[in-house]
Amino acid sequence: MAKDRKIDMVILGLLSHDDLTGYDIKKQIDGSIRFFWKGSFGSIYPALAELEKQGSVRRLKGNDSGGREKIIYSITGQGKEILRAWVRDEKASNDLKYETLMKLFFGGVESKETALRNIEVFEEQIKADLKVLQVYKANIEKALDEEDHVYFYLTILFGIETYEAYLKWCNKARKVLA
Amino acid sequence: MAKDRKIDMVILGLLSHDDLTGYDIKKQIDGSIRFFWKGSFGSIYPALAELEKQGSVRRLKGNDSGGREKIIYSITGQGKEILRAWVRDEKASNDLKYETLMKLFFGGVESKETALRNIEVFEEQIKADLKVLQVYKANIEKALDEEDHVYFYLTILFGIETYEAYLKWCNKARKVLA
DNA sequence: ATCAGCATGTAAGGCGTTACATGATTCA
DNA sequence: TGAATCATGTAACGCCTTACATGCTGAT
Repeated sequence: MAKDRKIDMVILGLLSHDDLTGYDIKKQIDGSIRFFWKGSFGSIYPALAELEKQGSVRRLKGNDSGGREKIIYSITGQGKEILRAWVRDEKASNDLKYETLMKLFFGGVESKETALRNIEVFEEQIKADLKVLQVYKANIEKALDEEDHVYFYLTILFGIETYEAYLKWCNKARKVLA
Repeated sequence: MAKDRKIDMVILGLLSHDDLTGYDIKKQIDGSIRFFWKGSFGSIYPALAELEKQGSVRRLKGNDSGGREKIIYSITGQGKEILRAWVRDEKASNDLKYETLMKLFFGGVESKETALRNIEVFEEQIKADLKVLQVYKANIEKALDEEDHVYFYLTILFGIETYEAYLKWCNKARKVLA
């Protein structure tokens, strides 16, 4: 019930590094953030508006180069404090919604072939994502000296570690089903 | 927009094995299902009511042994068909919401000690869950001959594989931060 | 006697998605 | 000229959580 919108923290976190537009924020979420959080325009713009009302972010004069309106947001001191307080708070909910696993868990109602196909679809997606993560990793390792990059690096490592575990599991699963 | 309530599939899936009450369903979700899906009473009871209206589940006479009302639900032929169609459908959304990772990703705004503490909290939770999974695994290996148990077994293996990867990552992360 | 667990359900309200509406710029 | 991308925002609607309301049974 208490306001607990995590998208606010994603936005504040991104703005703690750079001034950004809502559109920029969306792009970053679809990039490296997407491995542990998601967000649509329909959640980003309203959140941005409310954060501004609260005084956690402020508008910089937009409309420099061509294009349309374009509103560049910047984090305020209050916004930084809210972000820090959230990072310090040990409570964290790690919610997984694995529809693939669920389909497998209840796979008994269908055929073995269907189960194998579901594993295959999952595996293809993971392989594609793993490639992306490995590119991120190679790029970041060239700039690891910069303080903030360490944290980004750790999340990449997390993704790689878990995705490799998924692939190992896909192989095991195939053997068990055979 | 189109009705897409996955909790319906959890319920139908569980009922495809046994007749259950809403309370029983909740217990099972909090048990082995919780590693890939969650659900509260506030979502289970209304879903059950709607599934009944649609003809996917039906009420068995309740109130056998003492206790209160107690409504036992059973899956219908139509419910089984809906469940099978969903299992066959290759589309699956695997949505992760890792607040721990997000806190780490934006950890640069706080101290290294805070980041390490967040990793520690995560690790403790994973270790506890891993123990539970290993108990499940030992139990299921005694009854692997039964057809449906194979699918359950695979989800347990998935949990163990990924949780071990998380623990490996925790150790790596500590080294990187040191 | 009291507390935990069994058991069902509703109400309020937050969160988020999808689809829609609008319009400019850049590049082939 | 037309498509893709940049860019912001709203409206409808669905889904879910939390808190509340109610009441029985069995164990300590």
